[in-house]
Amino acid sequence: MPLLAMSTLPIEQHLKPIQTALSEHNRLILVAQPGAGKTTRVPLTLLNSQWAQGQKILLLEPRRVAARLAASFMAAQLNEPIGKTVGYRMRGDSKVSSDTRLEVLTQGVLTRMLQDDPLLEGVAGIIFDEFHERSIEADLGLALSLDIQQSVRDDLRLVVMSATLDVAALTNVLGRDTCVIESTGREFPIDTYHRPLGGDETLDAAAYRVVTEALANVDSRDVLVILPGVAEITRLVQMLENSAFDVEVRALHGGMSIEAQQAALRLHETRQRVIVATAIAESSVTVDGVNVVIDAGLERVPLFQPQTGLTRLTTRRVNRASADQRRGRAGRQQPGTCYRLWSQEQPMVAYGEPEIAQADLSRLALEVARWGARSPEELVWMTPPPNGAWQSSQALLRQLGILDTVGLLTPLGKQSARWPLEPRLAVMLSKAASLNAVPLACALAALLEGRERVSGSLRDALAQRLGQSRRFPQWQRETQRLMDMASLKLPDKLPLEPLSCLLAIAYPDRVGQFISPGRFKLANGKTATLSASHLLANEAFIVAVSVESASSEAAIYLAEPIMQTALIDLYPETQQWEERVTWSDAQGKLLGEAVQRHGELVLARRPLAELSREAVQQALLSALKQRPAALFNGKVKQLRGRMALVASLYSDVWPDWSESALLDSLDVWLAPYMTGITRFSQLEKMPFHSYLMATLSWDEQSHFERLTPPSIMAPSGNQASVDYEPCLTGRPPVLALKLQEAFGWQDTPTVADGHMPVVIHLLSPAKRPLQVTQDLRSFWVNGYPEVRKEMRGRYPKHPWPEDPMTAQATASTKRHKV
DNA sequence: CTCTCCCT
Repeated sequence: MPLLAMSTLPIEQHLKPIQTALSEHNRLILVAQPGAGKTTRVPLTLLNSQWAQGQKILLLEPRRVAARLAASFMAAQLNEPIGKTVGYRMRGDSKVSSDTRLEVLTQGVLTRMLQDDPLLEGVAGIIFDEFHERSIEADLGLALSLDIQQSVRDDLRLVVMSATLDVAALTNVLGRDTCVIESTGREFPIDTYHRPLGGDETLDAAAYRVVTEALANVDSRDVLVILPGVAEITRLVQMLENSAFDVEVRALHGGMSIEAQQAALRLHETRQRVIVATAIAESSVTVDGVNVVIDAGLERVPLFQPQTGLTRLTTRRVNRASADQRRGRAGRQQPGTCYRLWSQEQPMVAYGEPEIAQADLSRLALEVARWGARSPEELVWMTPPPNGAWQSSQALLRQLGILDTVGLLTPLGKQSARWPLEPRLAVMLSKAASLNAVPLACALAALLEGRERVSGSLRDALAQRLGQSRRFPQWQRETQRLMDMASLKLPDKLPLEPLSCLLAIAYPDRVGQFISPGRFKLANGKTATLSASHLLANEAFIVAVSVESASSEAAIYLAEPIMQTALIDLYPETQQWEERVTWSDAQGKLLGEAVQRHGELVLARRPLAELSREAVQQALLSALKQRPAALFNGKVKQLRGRMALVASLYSDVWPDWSESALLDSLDVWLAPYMTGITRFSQLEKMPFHSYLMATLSWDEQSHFERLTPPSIMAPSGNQASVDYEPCLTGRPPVLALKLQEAFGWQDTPTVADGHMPVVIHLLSPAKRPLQVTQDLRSFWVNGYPEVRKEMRGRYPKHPWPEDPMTAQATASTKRHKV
């Protein structure tokens, strides 16, 4: 990288304002484009501030390479070796001394420093560089830093630096009076051309077409092609190598070893390079010599699915900030060209979703609990963790034994938090000691956490590494680091035996039980498949380690077989034989069995000869809850309607007889009558309404009967029953009777001590409804003459008197009277 | 049959 003279850096003019701002405020947002010099100039300037005297400043970088580079550049500025005034600190590597006042950290180190010393003593300020990348770790670091600044360290300076940033959103979090300083960038001009895919053109073909166009341009130096994934990269590399172009074709993606990546980045002495890369080239590595970028405009990202706890890869369009960042790669050293494989009209969102909005949050949930917060609301977030993913992560942590029911860390959780691993693997290491398998657990964690792709058998992959560790330097370094933390040395020979047990500790929710060849039911209830020819396709139990959620069923990429007995030993809760009595519709009776359960899986079962009274009762009650229609029969509906009416008129002491309340209290009001009941057919014939009445005292019962009489005597002398079911929906009760029976009633009859007139359904002799009224007097006067005229002809044998209010009521025809 | 990055 050509070093620009200090005075020419665009950031230079802002240094004084930055210093002034931070002498008065404790929060600052600095927006500066790449090449502005902010990463190296700002920290060194702040080091001389009054407020920083005798204290440290921390500079956060998203990547190790960036952290080392920034530290060495600044140390060189001071003519000092790294580790004197300027040092760095990252996983497994640090160069700091007692003289160090500026520490360049990778983000995870800050989290750990904060957790270990929540006062952050001796630190005057924290600078978050490249904050626009919005990693979970950076978001968490900022949330925790804001928390201590607000509670105990109002002297702590926080600076958020970024190339492109949603300033409005960040200002919302940091507060209105946060200083915002913007600096322009320093970039060579870049010509942008849009080259969308043709009608039925594939991405491969379009990429090849545009590479051809770029290579034909005499101004082109090395060409960087950015594609969404390894598959696309492999295909394009193949096409270019088979072509007539005299170019050096190189693939570049994160699945490659560091050594292979460095080889791909090396300039070629004579040949023009075409580097075909994933989004790794967007920000993680700098590709020198490039002045042409061809951007497919796509990215492949993992989306966490809270319902299944699995992550799914999806390909989608990049946002404008990413696209501009990619284009910028063409203009770092000279004027350049960018070809975009989409049309200029295609809409783009300004910013991408931050990682916290779409990733697995289990490590975040662990850190928040370790901080002592029981919910994310106790902290301030730029983007709060989404509720679904949060709940799902908390459920996993509880299942792993890390989190207690209140939401704080258990002793196992505290122990596990110290391992720099995802929670599953951290718990595995914490528990490995009891299996006498810490070295194996370290080797396994290094393998699973690492970025080397393991395919085929996990056991073979591990055996291979243990046998020839020198061939796998990254894995070996990681394993050794974990072993150092455990104060152990990796032995020469290591038995692989408790391998599947270790996996079952880390992935309890992904234990799978055989359904049919290649298909397994997972403990989380989801069905997952192995390819049918897979070696493990016929195992009774497996632990699925790597699972990708697909649209229908999940796909298992990596699994190990496990013995059923091992599962029962591992999960203490399964050792309880759980009595389970279920109602079988097919057999028409209760079936009893004792089961050993793990999640949704039944590991073992045996039939129960005798069913306990309690179990039978519970089974019947739960069967009743499944079929509530059997409970809420006509009589119960009437009773509930009467109670609904009474409760609406007299709010005082009447009980809640809603369906949900009654179902929830079956144990109280129904169970006492169930002695000797063993079948559903007996249960559904029980007089539920009597039991409900019996829950009322004698006084209440007689009051209730008086307020809501089941029937009212009509003038004819007949008892007409009152239908209280409408009261369940807030309507008045209904009294249905033949019109002739109502003769002599001057006014509408009432219930509830005269407070509630009933709705009268007056019926024809054929019991067809003639009139519905709640005002009988008005009907006799206004409606009846018309009805009489019409009905007299049709029912001549029935009486149709002219004055119904005084006429003799009757239930029968004229003949009897005559 | 799969993105990327990071951790006393």
